[in-house]
Amino acid sequence: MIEVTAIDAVLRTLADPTRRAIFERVVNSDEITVVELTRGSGVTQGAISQHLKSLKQAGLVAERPEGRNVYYRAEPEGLAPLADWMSHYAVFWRERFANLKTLLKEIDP
Amino acid sequence: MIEVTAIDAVLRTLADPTRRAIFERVVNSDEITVVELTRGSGVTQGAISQHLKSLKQAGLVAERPEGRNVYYRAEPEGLAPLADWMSHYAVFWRERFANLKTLLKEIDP
DNA sequence: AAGATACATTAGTAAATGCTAATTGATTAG
DNA sequence: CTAATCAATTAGCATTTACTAATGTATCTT
Repeated sequence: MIEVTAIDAVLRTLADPTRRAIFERVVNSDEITVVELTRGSGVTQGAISQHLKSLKQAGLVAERPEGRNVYYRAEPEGLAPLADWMSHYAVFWRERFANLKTLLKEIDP
Repeated sequence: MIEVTAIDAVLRTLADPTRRAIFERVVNSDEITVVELTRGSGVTQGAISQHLKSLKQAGLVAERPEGRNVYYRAEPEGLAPLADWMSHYAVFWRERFANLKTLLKEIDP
């Protein structure tokens, strides 16, 4: 049995461009179904479902079945491992300090 | 010819655990050679060189040849695409606001 | 000069990955 | 009830990936 850490799962999941695009569409929607995600994605419905499974396992999305539709939404905590990992490189953020400051002001003025 | 964006290169490069471990060792060193990185890595020297090539192409490390040694160091700007990408998900950071605040205080007290 | 050391590169391979096409299970519509 | 729709799953595939072993190319040592 191979141990897979959270940061590992998140990075591996976001590394694929198609899957990342799906995640971004989910983020930009309040909720979105598989058919909607399939439309204009360039891949088949089956592929979309496979990617959603990966995203779900990585904790990046959650689902809400309703009738024959399944609504997907982004899961905020999913990005936490990535945020934590990046925080170890605080020194790298120094140069982007202004951006961060602006960001924080937007969040909590 | 396939267009590969910066965020794509960074995520793909960091997704592999072995390569990420190498990057972390480079970050935690001021400068480090290939033999040192090979030692205790569990893979051959050739594999290390291959991973370093990927990291270099992603802009995550830089090299300084000196004699027959090549010293590698972390490249701060390399993580910028990832930071920028994450900043689009500002709302996700809300819950981690305290951590961020602490981080910023450390950077600029 | 000859051997040793550091690193990069190459060819070959086993495994993982992302995809399609087809099938299945479930719910809704006519 | 039957047909259609939504989504998940499966098998098969072509491609990519990470690795080793071997070789190549400098540079240093003696």
